[in-house]
Amino acid sequence: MDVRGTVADDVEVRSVSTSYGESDLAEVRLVTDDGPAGEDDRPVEAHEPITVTLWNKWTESAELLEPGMELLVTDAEIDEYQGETRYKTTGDSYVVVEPSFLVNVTAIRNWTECPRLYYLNKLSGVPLNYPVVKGTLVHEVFGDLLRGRELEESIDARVEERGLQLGLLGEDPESVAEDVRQNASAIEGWLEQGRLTEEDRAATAADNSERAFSPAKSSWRSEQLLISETFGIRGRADAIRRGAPVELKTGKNLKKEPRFKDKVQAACYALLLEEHGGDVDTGTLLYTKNSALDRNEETGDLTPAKEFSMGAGLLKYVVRLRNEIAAAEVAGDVPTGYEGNAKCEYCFEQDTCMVVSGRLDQESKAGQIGQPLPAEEREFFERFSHAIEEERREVHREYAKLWEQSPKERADDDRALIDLEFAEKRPLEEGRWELRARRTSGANSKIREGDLVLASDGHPVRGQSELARIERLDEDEVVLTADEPVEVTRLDVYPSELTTDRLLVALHDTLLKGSERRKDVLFGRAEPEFDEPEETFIGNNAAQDEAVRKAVGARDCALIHGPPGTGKTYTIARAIRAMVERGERVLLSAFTNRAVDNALEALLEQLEGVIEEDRIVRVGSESGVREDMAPYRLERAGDPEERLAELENAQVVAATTATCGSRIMKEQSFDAALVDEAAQLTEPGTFAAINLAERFVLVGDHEQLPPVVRAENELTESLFERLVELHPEAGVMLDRQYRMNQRIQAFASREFYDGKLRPAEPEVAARTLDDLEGVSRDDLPAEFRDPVAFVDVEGDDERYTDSLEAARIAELIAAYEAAGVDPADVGVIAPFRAQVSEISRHVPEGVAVDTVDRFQGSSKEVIIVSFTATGTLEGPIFEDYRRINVALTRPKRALVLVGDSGALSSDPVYGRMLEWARR
DNA sequence: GCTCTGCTGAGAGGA
Repeated sequence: MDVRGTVADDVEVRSVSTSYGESDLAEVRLVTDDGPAGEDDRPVEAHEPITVTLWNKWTESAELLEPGMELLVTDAEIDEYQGETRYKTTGDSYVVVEPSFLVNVTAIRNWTECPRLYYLNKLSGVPLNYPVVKGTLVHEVFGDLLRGRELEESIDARVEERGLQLGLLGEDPESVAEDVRQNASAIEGWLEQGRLTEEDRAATAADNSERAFSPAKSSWRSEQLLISETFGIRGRADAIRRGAPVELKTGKNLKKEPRFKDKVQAACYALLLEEHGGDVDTGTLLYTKNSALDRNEETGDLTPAKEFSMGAGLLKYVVRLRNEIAAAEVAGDVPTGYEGNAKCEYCFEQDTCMVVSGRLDQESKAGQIGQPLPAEEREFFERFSHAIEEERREVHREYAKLWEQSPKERADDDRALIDLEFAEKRPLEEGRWELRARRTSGANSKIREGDLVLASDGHPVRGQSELARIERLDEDEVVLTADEPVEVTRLDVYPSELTTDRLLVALHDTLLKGSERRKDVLFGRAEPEFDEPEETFIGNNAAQDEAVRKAVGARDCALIHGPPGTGKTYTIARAIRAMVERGERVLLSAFTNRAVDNALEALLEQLEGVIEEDRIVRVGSESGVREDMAPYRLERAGDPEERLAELENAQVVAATTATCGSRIMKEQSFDAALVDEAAQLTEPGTFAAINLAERFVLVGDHEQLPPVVRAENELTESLFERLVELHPEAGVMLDRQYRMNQRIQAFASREFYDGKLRPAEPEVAARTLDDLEGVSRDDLPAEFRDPVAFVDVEGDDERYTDSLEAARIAELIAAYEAAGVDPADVGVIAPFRAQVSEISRHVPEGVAVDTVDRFQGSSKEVIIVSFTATGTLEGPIFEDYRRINVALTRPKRALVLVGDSGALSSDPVYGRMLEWARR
């Protein structure tokens, strides 16, 4: 039986004498959900701790335990000891520390070599280099071969796909193809001569009508993503042959035995396969740099392939390694290198290791070089790296939900589409598959076109599942592409650690590689300096002009505070134009693709006739970049020299901050980086962009919504907000707004901007619905003729919806329509998604209904706000006043607040809002 | 106890 629970007390390891001799044991007290299960399954009071004895080698994992950690013991046995029911490990047991923390196979592989290597890899990433790119190419070709693709065609296509990367590395496609061909022919030879058994051949022959190696009919399967909920491991196996893992290596190995870390890697996949019903005792490692000439004298093997047996001991060892990683991550420990028996003198990362240890004053087996960073910088690093790791934990919890939540819970959480009916699979030319499934309900989810998802035949972890890309998603059908033909009936959001990985690297780069001057400014040790440009950039708006002057004249940084409707996008575009005219190379960035494209759109207008269009480049994925910006998008595939030239020739590059952390962007440098919507970015997120430039300009509004983070910590404050406080003299506030009628603007200005926000022009101050064609306010009920109105609705006492408010809003929209307002000019904002869908059911098509968060950045002629609160205003959503600021500053000409006046007046800020609306 | 976007991604190898 499996025993699972939370560690209750400190754990001690001791030795006892048994009939087998001296043995180690650790007694672990665990709090389980359901208490001890007796032999007769009698119900026992919950939360009563039970005792599990971990024997022998498992005491190594026991040493890692701390109270509060989760522990799983598989195949435990009941152990009656002095009248108490206890549990103990058996010969078949595995002990898993924090099983919900999914450790990557590569992480385990690195950790075996040296725990510090694992840490450094995470901290500073792997820069673009040829051996790695070549290794990746060889793997891709291997996968293609297994899927039946022709060798030369595969090589050409795969090399072509990496055009930009190869360009950055200065490689030419022919010599790369030749390199890859050498390794690939070793694979091909092995597949054909040696190891394609009769069994494989039979399966393949029976499969003549389709392609060779189709996994449904043959014993091969390529690149399978595997997740183990028991062992807390995930990874992607290069190939599986008759149920056993095959790992491909691009390097050479003439020794008889595979390298230990490679064995460990294969053993990880064996564990993963075991959980999926396999029983694996051998693994194969393919060292593709070995040629047939290197035939092993002893074994007579064709040396590319080395088979080895995997005993239970190796598998358990791998689980113990994995436990070390999980425990270190949960405790927030930094590895020193002493944990393993690594030999620093052979290590490629020795220098990096010593520098990092020296700069961050970390204990390290390799030793330290250089001066430690100032204490405040080390403290900053620790706080933020900790916060990023907390964020990573949250991503891991998302993984755990794949098996902890029922399909229905997943669907209700918008994390899965569970109602699919498999329709069709179609082989694609490049060996992949196109899969189609019908949607049987209109359920919504956060899954969108272009996303990478887990496509499964029922369960994303326990069933057949495959990483697939959504090619098309409409109301009644979904089209996917995947490596294998899964009969898909369910799609799950695939949680990605990519953003957290990049945040950590950006933090590292800023502190360990950033210039001293930059850090002096970031830490308040120096004041930002400015040159005074002579010209006037914007004649009719003093604050905007000042903002451009600061941006252009900044030697370090400038901060532009842009409240709603103040033309910050225009200001950025104008500033970039001035920089471009001075011959500077500029990076334009923001957190979201939408914000990048909006800013780029305004910029294109400014740059018309200033530089050629091909000197403006948008870097990003095909699905991320808005359609009308696609012509500017940098294609990754193609001729290396051409792709490189396109990027290097670009004087303006636009990309999200996440993309700024990509290997391609990290090779680029700029004179200035302009970051829009900077108040919605975490500090390390902002670093990813500004690390690439000499100076930076942040544009945003910290009175609107803060960064979206999963864990509550320092990541919720933006660098923008911190610098505005630290260096007020580097900032300019745009104080003239071009959006709202004066009456609408009054409350937000007073409450959030010290009364400094004013209409830019009399026309703006006086705008009303009467200005719109065919609209007359006289046709509206009297109480809605004022630009701001309040409708008191008592509410239906539901928590996240309010049908009474929704019904009232439908009536209001009808009234506005009757007065001539186009539904497309009306927006409805509600705090909860549930209320958004409730309202959507009541209102006519064309009316935009959405949450506050999603409305940020846009505006409408008429905005109706549904507060969805009865009695009290409790709940975190209302606590952040920045949310009402966003909601109230979306309309241009009319604003209607709908809510329970009793609830609203229970909070001082909402109370003042009520007074203003009712005046 | 609610709001939310990024990202091909996991693993590529060097002695």
